[in-house]
Amino acid sequence: MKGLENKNFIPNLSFDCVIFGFNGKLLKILILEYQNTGLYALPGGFVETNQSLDDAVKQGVKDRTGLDNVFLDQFYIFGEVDRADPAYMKRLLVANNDDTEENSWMLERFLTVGYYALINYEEVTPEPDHYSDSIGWYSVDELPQLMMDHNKIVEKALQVLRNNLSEKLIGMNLLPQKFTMKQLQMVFEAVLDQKLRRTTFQRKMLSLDILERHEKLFQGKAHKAPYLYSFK
Amino acid sequence: MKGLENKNFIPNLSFDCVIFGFNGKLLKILILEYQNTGLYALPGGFVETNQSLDDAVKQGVKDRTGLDNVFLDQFYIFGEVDRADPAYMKRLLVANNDDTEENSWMLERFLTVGYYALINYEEVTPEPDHYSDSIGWYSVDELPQLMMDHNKIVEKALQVLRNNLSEKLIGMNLLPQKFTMKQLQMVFEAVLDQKLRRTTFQRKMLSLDILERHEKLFQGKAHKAPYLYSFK
DNA sequence: GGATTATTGTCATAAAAAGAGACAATAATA
DNA sequence: TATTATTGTCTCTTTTTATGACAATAATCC
Repeated sequence: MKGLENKNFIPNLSFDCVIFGFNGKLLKILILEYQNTGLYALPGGFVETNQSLDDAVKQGVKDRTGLDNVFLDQFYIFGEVDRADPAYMKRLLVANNDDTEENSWMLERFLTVGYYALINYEEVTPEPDHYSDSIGWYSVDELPQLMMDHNKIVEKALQVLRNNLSEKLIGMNLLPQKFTMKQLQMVFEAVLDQKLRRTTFQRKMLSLDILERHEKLFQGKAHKAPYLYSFK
Repeated sequence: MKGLENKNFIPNLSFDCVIFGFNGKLLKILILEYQNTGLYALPGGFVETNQSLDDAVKQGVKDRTGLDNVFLDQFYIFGEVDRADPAYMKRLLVANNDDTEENSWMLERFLTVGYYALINYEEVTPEPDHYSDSIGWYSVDELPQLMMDHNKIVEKALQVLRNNLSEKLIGMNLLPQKFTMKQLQMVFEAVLDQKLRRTTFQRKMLSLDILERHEKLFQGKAHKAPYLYSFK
């Protein structure tokens, strides 16, 4: 595969990245579609022998999606023996005319490290790399069938996101710099997949002392204008 | 090294296990001392090519400590390029007269998956394997200097334990089947490294509806006898 | 055996947080 | 200027947590 030549990779180890974005209403995930295969997958890659895992993921995400400087965190390593059927990789190689001896290492068993990313939906335009037909946002509850165990990986990422994430992290990374209280609430509702009470939520957020209040936002709608906030 | 011959391992990948126990007062960790080296380390090992990661760790923990059937959970993969100086491994091989060509794969870079275990201090007697002089419990705040980045690994395990662990998990695995409310509180205080209020703690635990009350425990001391509890 | 002692289980009250609704302020529209 | 829906804040209620009090009690000490 183009881009993979002349590189030494740690064998049997890959990473896959669940990139979350928020479109204002729904929690979304970035999915790649591979050329001539109809296969959908999470953006992932391999680790060079002289590269730290975190750096490999950062670089890989940039190469495959065009996104730079995203917040990344690992959440699990998937180590089942048969978690990823090599037949999938075979199809990818064949579709790219890369089904050569020198690429046969890709057909072995792989353990994969799961990372998730939180990005601001509005500020970026993902660009597919040359292996992929397209890259697109999919709602977490309307994902296509993904190859290998990628659906499972997404499930686990969601679990972690719901359990372990602080208020600040979610908001900081999924929203623009300045946002309204309503937007903040909607991010939480999308992540937690449950409705929250407006007044309670607002009181809670303000009491946490992590927000800074700015000018009002005039939306051109027939209502009272909300304040804009940012994280301190 | 004995036990490692004739096995195919996933290259460049290891695991290390932080095994927590509770002696009634302090949170402890199991540490191995390698023969003729003075090196202290976490019990760890490698993953066979046809073995799931979880199984490898389960088996490895059993082989190296004699402990079977322990609660295990992965918490992080450490992927820095220079996290583990191969000089340590060299010393271990030399000390065991295993410094051969066929073992040279152990001198490469390794990424390591961190697992933690919670075990009942009283019910087990760890036994060191043949590479190790001894295996012993060390208080988390009185650890010796460990080889490679193992002190860091312990730190991270503690963080995770403090943040992500449910009431039930801590108690179930670090205490005997039946225990008093006081014991339960002391486990929590040891893990969280902070004092808790007795009445609040008791009310909270009882309200969670995860405890079953049994007969009283007569300790032969001049006080009211506490009830014994177990997890439902 | 009766007084003593320290610990345990539970209750009482106070303080803090969350739930649920009311309402006035207000930006644009008609 | 009246209308409309949203926002920020306030009130009252309910629930949860904090803090202290207290009686019950198992063993010890005279």
